[in-house]
Amino acid sequence: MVKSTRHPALFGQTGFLLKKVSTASFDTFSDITAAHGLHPMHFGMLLIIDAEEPVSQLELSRRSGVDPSSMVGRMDALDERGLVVRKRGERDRRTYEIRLSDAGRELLEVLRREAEEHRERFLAPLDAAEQAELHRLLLKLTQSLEEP
Amino acid sequence: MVKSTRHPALFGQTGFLLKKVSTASFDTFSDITAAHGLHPMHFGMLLIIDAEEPVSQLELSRRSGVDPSSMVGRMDALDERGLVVRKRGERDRRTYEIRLSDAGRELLEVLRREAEEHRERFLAPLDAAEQAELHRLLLKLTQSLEEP
DNA sequence: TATTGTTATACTCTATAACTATA
DNA sequence: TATAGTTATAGAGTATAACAATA
Repeated sequence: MVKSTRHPALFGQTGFLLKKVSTASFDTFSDITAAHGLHPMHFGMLLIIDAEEPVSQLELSRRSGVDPSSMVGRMDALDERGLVVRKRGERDRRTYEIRLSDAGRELLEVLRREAEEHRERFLAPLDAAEQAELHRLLLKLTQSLEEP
Repeated sequence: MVKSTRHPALFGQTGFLLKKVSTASFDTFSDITAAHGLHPMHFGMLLIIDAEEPVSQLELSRRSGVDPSSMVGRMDALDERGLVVRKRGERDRRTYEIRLSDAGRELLEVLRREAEEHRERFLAPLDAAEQAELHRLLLKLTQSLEEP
């Protein structure tokens, strides 16, 4: 990929800036998760499982925005690595009850720390107040997207 | 794609918010350019050509971040639609001198207006000061990414 | 019949490498 | 030899549709 680009003609377009900044953040964070053999979305899955366990695969798919058919492979990776425990639902044997394993909980803490370090590094050009304001504005937009 | 997701566990991660907002903005803007039979990046290409014509294909590739091999197809689309004029460079016949055609200039004005409308709609949850601040913060990050 | 999870597959996007024509 | 542009192709990512097991 062409990493360095110069396109001042696009700097007036908020949408282009959004995409450029988002892609750069995603790509550098990918390197971090790849060092653990994982995809950035695995970090999101671990966060959601931690917050809501036990959770079914379909529920996790809905919460993370990952398509159910794609969720299978992602979850398999977590399972094979021993980061989650999959147990068939007792009341409904079609579903899984997914929980973090001890190893999953440990890796999640490592990833949380590395994600925070990545955030600090990536947002370093902004001072603390600006970083907080950026987060607040993005959260406001995200929440308005979530509204029905 | 799963359009609606609920993942409060991810709301603390600036990177996830960035990606979510960026993707939503890109997808909705794609609908606008698709109505003209174009890709969002075509709008970026037209903006850069307008600002810097005549420009070579490789120069445009560097400025827009589109890979040279991918640039071919994108440029072909603009050419077939009669939106640009491609002329072989006089001093170096390997290169093209790419300029906007009159039709290209007209469509660019339409797209500028539609992009501005899209921006206003998308950022509507923020007040004017917040919209300006978001742009400023993203620009600051972008410019720091561009630095060597 | 409907739903959870799975598989197979197709489609998009993009990058890599090999090629041509010019320099 | 090197560079601008082109083509063919391979890889990653993701969605669609059909299926098995269970409800």
